Amino acid sequence: MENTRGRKSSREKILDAAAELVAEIGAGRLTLDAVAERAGLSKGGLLYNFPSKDALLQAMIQRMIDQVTESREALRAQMEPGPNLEARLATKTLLNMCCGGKMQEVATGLMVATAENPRLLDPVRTVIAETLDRLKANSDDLDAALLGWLAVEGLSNLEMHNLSPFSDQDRERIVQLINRLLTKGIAS
Amino acid sequence: MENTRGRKSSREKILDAAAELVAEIGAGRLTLDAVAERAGLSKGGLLYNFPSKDALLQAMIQRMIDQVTESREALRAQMEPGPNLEARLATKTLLNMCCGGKMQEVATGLMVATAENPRLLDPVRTVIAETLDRLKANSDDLDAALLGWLAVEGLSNLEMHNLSPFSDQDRERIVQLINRLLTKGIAS
DNA sequence: GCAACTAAACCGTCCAGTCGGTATATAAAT
DNA sequence: ATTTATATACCGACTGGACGGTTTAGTTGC
Repeated sequence: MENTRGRKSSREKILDAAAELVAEIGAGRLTLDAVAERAGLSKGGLLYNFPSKDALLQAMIQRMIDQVTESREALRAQMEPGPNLEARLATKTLLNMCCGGKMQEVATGLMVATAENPRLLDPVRTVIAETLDRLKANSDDLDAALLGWLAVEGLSNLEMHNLSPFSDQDRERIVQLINRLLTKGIAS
Repeated sequence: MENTRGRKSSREKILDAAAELVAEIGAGRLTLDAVAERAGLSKGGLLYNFPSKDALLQAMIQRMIDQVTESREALRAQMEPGPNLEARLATKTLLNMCCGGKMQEVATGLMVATAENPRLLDPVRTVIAETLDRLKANSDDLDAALLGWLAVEGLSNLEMHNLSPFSDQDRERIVQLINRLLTKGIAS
């Protein structure tokens, strides 16, 4: 059991290191040596935990997905009731990630996967499809829900590639806009 | 001048080849040898046209920007007057790119740049900032314009990474939604 | 005669993955 | 109690191939 605990801790350290490095040096420059050094172990140790680079990237993606899911379910409890709850929850989750400090892990996995092996995005595709299903099943105003969701996707994509032209003020305004859209809908 | 014509044609072939390859094998796997072979010339010929890989990537980005700009200005003439013209134009331009066949060139440049040298995204940053400025300056209903623009950004990002869960039908609906948003605004 | 290449060898570097070895712990055998 | 065995977790030198870029010598078409 101590083994398991030890292994887990190393795995986490490695995933943290990888995410940090992607943010710092770019997705295409991620090397196993760099990850190992940052994580405080040798390359051999790294490859002991993840038998290939691909396995490491896969784990990065999976952790990202898990974090988003966890975060969503944690937020679900705190949501005040009202229309388009699922959509409001989805936007809040993404906003929490991308405007809080956690954006790193959300973005970096995607970027590495896109760079090295687009197939790694398959699980992400599934999650997104599930999100759409949930929205379709649970929205009072699907039009507003779709637009709101897409807008948050757009915003977080801009942020994660550092392409966002928005000031904190702009962003705050946009968040309020989306909430207004989700609660009041599009003018008929 | 014939030189220029010849060079231009080769340059175009090379840029096309690079864009195709990125779409096929992933942004991080783009090699000069592969581009040269696909473009139908030698590596020497490729490096004669673009003295370094970085120069090639830069040109990919620039061509992408030029295509978006051209497309926008071409569409501008055909727009029917009405509120939020600039925002409707922006969305129509992006939709034309991402739902038509031209999405490839729009996306691939971004992906390679993100993978290999994030600095190459600088000009893209500028374009996006300019777009926001144009929206702010020319929108009757800035709220709707911002939301619509972000939604199209979100949609096109999903499409360009092949993450989109939308059917053609869904997409059609979303486009109409955005247009309704831009013409009628958010319910107060 | 020059621009725009071709063809192919070559160099230096980077990097994923391999492999033999080590340290520690726990268990089994004597 | 001591040796032996086994498994876990890790080290780090090394290999082999890929890749960006250079060079050189020759070719083609205007």
